Amino acid sequence: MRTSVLSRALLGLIAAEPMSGYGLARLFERTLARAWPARHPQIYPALAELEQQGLLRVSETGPRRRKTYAVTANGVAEVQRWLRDTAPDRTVRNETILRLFMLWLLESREAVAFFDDEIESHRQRLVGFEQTLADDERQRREHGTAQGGIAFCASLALEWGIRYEREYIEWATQARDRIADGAKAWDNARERRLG
Amino acid sequence: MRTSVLSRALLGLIAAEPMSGYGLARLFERTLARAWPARHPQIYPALAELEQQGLLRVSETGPRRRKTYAVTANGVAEVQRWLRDTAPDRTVRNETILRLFMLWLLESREAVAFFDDEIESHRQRLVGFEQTLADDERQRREHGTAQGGIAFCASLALEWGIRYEREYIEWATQARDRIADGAKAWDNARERRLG
DNA sequence: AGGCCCATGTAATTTGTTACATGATTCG
DNA sequence: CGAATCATGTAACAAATTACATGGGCCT
Repeated sequence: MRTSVLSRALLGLIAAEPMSGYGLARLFERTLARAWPARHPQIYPALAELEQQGLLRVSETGPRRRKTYAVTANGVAEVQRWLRDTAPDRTVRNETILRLFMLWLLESREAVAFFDDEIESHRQRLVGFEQTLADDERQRREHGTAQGGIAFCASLALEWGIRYEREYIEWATQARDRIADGAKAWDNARERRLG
Repeated sequence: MRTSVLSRALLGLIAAEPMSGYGLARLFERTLARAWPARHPQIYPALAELEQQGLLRVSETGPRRRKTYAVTANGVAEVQRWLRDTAPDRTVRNETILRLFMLWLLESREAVAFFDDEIESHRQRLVGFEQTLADDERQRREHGTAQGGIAFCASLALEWGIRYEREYIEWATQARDRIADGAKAWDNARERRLG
């Protein structure tokens, strides 16, 4: 029996709104991938198993043999149990920070370029997040909806994304400038080490 | 042939200082695990393969059949190529943020508890990072060493860790308070959805 | 002598990715 | 009618974790 993070997440997402595997795959690709990447070859088998376990059921079959899943009472109870009784794994894998430990192997100008790329890439991500926030706020104003539970949670996540990107850009900019300013010392240390 | 992130990282770390598999495993466990977790069953086979590829060589065999590895010229070139010619995968897996999307399934007091746990856990991590920073600074003052390339890179990573934890705690505290303040609205929205 | 940490490995399993495969429906 | 997108699946592979297994050397 699979009890993976992905399975619990699928359950929780479907609890908010019945959805097909394809819909979930799209949701992951568009908005959830930054927190937990998942693609269809992982999603479809997981859904099949959850159905077998009685945590999901097919609530509707649409046009292109589409299967819409809905949670069962057991399914809801299971996500709640997961959230309440298990602690999240707080390790975060960050390849960029890992690479940082090897950056001294490059020349100072290459190290500066490394940070320039980071800054540019994260700036773009930040712009996207801010756009999403603006869209959400506009929609809330137009429809005048008080923030329901799910939308509120999603907006907290978005807020974290924005804070994260801003902080990251600030840190990377300072790092870049420090390397650029101390380019000579950097290259000397490198020479000494690499010969 | 393996060309994984881990393999390149091992190469880069050994380039800084010849090390045994056990030493690397310890280094990952103690300091690198927050950016890229890796344990000995992954490390030992990777080292064996890197040696076979001529990117590492056994530079010394110590007491308990310990093998110390050193990089070869090809090994150094390979890490440099990796750093220069490939872009880092910038996806970060964060189970806590994923769970956030399901948090509306819990009662407001449970959601508050969720954030309390986060705050406590990250506060402890922050204390650890700040301690490390203080130790590093003390050592630098005592030994008067100008920051060499590797130490400088490590300090940038530590700085990021500290910024990250501070920002995270601030965000989580605000989120916690907002949920606590709007507990009634939260529980109402939840009732409506779950029935 | 016994316990602890150093040190290296393999096996089994789970998780995640890439590639392959196929068919239905909509839209222009 | 052809292209794009919707929609679901499997196979093969790579990466990562957990458990199993073993032995050496150090310290008391």
